[in-house]
Amino acid sequence: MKRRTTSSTTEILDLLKASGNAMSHDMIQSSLDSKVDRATIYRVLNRFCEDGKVHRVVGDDGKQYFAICSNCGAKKQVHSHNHIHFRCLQCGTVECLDRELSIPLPEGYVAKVHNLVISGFCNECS
Amino acid sequence: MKRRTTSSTTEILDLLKASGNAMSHDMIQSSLDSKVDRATIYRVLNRFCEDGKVHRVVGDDGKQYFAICSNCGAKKQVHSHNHIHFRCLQCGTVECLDRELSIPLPEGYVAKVHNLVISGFCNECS
DNA sequence: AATTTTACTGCGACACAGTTGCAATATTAC
DNA sequence: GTAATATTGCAACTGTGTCGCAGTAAAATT
Ligand SMILES: [Mn+2]
Ligand SMILES: [Mn+2]
Ligand SMILES: [Zn+2]
Ligand SMILES: [Zn+2]
Repeated sequence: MKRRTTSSTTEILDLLKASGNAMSHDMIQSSLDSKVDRATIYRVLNRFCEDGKVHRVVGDDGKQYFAICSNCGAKKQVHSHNHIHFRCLQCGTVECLDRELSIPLPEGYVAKVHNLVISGFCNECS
Repeated sequence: MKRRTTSSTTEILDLLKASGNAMSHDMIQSSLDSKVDRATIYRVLNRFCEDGKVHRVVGDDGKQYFAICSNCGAKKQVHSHNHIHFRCLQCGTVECLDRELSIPLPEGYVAKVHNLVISGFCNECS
């Protein structure tokens, strides 16, 4: 199933690149120039995740945030997202803190997905 | 507003103590002996969180998990939950890994809530 | 022990995030 | 240009969590 390039996919990907931060569905929808259906945005984002263009974080608000894969080793074989995210409770920004983190797990445990979010106040809002 | 002890509150608290793990609403509901209303369970859990008896983690599945505060310094003045949680993708168990974690944030950032979850396979399921 | 106070419960309705089925549309291959 | 099919829009749906309100029951007061 080969992927196709559409105005929606390019717009959303460009938006995420330009933002640099992790964006939720509603942030994306309201930032888009053209009207794109809710379901389409979700489907596009899920495809980007499958393709390793974008990674997903779930915040402590229960919402999904999507960010471009830049320092995640998207180019390398190992594509891991063991980095912390910071969500500002004031301005709502969600940033990828590209600080390497290796968390040792107990014997026999295998890590598949890292979902690391710290919420608080960013330097703009503190 | 003083709290009252009811069969629901004692049952839910005992269940969480006995389990030792973090439990989601539906895990709790299905483990309870007596039938307790959905909304009541949520309200009891939220009260426990307010009172510092229990802490909440949001998984990468977007669901809330609740665990007894034991090694969180519930007794001390500083009651922080900067510890990692592990969610097994196979058996669904969510554990508090009581490994101390101090994550240095960039200058000017203030942490309020830590929501750290690693998903994968536990020692039973790997 | 009876009465009062009010915290808690159950029920229903609701809000919200995300998913899915299906017909219509648009991209890519030929 | 035509055919094949990936993508879209729309509507309906699911699941998690919240809220208002009337009824119930815990605890304080008498
Ligand atoms: Mn990230
Ligand atoms: Mn915990
Ligand atoms: Zn901020
Ligand atoms: Zn397991």
